[in-house]
Amino acid sequence: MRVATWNVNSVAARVPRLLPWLSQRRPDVVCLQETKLDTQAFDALLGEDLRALGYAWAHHGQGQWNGVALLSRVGLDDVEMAFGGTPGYPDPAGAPEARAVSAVCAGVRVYSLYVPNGREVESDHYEYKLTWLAALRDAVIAAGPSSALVCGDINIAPADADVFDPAAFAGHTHVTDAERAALSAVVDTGLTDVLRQRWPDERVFSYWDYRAGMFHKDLGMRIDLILAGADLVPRVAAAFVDRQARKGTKPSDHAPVIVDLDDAPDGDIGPVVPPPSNPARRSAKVTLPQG
DNA sequence: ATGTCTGTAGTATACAGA
Repeated sequence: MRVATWNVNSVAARVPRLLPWLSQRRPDVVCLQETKLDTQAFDALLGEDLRALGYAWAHHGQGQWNGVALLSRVGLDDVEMAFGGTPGYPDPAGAPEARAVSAVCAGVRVYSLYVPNGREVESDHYEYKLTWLAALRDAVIAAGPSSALVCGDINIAPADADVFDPAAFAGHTHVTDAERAALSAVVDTGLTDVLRQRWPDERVFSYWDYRAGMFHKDLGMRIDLILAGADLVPRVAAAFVDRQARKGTKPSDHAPVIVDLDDAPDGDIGPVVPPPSNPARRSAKVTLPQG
């Protein structure tokens, strides 16, 4: 099962990149962020193409800003928009913004998340970001982390290695101790940052600012994550950032993150048994030609 | 270089958000 997460920075603007990418990469489950469409507009724009590609989908839309979607062609059950306790903004007690959708796909509880940006340290929006992450942690615990796949634009670089120049980010959002602690609280429910596990010492970014040739110079950040529960980690067969999608004409400023999971060991195929040894072969002696 | 993209409003260009 191939799972991808991609902040498309407007699905309407990204259709010419999104549809070919779906056909080429053929992900089974796709988490999209910043769709910037309401529900009806998303269905009108993409419904026919998504059906043709075999996807069911759930879109938590909002129109102008935000918006998250989950596409799946391996089942889409028990869809949840937002999660219990999601704070609103600017009123924490108000309606949640469209920043979370989740569903069960092939036995995996998949979350497509767009964590609040935070804007400026100590701002109302920054406090909102921290509160939002605390609510996410509680929701992940309640749903059960072991078979969860928490995906999306997390808007936090987990470590200094996840930004091109830690000094350049000093005092800014995305790297503060409080944000990293809030993310750790989510991870510490029992999740693994799959990309960092696969590439422990590599330069791996998922976002590059549009300005100043940042992508060309590979001056980016790793803020788009796939966090896997303990049951899923042993199934990870591949994990990478699809940098090709950041190249070319009219890209998003984020690249997709892709993880391939081996099939669940559900017993349908039976246990893997080593082939019987072949005594004849094992005892065969090599006879060199004489002379 | 506060350097580029999105969206909106609304018709040319400015503003906000990222």
